[in-house]
Amino acid sequence: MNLSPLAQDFVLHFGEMGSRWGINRTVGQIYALLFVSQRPMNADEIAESLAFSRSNVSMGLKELESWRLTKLQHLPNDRREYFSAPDDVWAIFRTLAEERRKREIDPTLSMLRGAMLVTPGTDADRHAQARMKQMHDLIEMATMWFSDMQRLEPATLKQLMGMGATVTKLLEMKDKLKIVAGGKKARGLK
Amino acid sequence: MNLSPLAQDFVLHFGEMGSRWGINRTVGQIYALLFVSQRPMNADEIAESLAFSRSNVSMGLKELESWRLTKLQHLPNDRREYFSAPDDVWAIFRTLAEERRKREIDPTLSMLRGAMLVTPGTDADRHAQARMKQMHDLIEMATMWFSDMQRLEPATLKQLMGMGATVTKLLEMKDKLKIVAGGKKARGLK
DNA sequence: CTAGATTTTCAGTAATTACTGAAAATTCAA
DNA sequence: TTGAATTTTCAGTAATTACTGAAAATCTAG
Repeated sequence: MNLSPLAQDFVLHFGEMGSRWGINRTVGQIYALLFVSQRPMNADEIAESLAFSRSNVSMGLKELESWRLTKLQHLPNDRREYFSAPDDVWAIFRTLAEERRKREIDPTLSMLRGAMLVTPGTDADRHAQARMKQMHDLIEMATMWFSDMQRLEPATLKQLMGMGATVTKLLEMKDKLKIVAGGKKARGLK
Repeated sequence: MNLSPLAQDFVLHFGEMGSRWGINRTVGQIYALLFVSQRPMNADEIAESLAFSRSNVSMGLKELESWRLTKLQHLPNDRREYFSAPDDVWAIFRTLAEERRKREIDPTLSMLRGAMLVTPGTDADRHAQARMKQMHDLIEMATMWFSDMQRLEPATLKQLMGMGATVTKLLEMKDKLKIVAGGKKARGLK
């Protein structure tokens, strides 16, 4: 590795993290390298920097492309392909979330929906089905809400996140306004 | 496997999912089984149901305990340990998130903070450091916000999530109120 | 076209991770 | 205490996943 200690720490750390998240170490390291790199890199440069074989880098880049996490470009008078990570970290995060949803959440939801359609033959199955429904509802709610959030303007999203728990103040405010606006009808409701 | 087709699908699916998330297949299956089970199970029953060796189940349960995902209890006149998954799916999700934070997010943030303290020697390092800062800020914001959300009452959280993107309506409302309340000072601001 | 440059594929091997059975350790009723 | 019941550990092995080099495929300037 001909990397500075700074870059090297980062790359190694993300290799480890990757492997804890079901992404292999090599792929994690390649992406970390692209992420901190000032300029796009070609496969040979990556292989050289990380001391991987050329073919390993090729497979890693293919994997990253399948996650839509890399940008591919060509430099003038150079036939080789150059790879980079998007500039916007939020965009990277969003892509990752979308892709994981497509690969893992959606199939899980569809399995669970399938299970809802079975007529349970036993008490145990009735219970199992009820549990699966709980899980289904949680996952569905979380992902719907997540995709709602993603559709917001980045600025709005940041504002919202910056508020943290104080959003509840807004909720309370809203409820008060409703009660006031509701007049007679609203009175008497607990 | 002496499981009903319903339970079996679920168990196998979560085995696969587990392995995509860095949790081994066995552990995923054990947890799925406990999750749908009507009653707590002892290690032998689990081993029998999933056709794993007793020792494999022991290791899997140990792993799940380290994630704080199981409840352990004893039945009257039975020395064996009985395991179950918590009833509340939200609680399970929360525990999982907390534990992942502790194991993966916190160490990552601390690595990134360390990197911020290095005085960059080269232009490349200056750039790398700037990138790491972007990543640090994103992760920090997301996790702080996430832990804020977790501190809310479950009911409030559900209300908030149920609103989805319409929370922005609240934000707009808030801004309008501010402008009105702000009077002269507020006027003229874009 | 063609030949050099570049990328991809893939069979073989290396490395890692998962799993087992047997033995050790622990627990607890008597 | 003791010993039967139960759980845990761990060395050995099996299964899976990762990585490589060589060869095939693809691409493009001339």
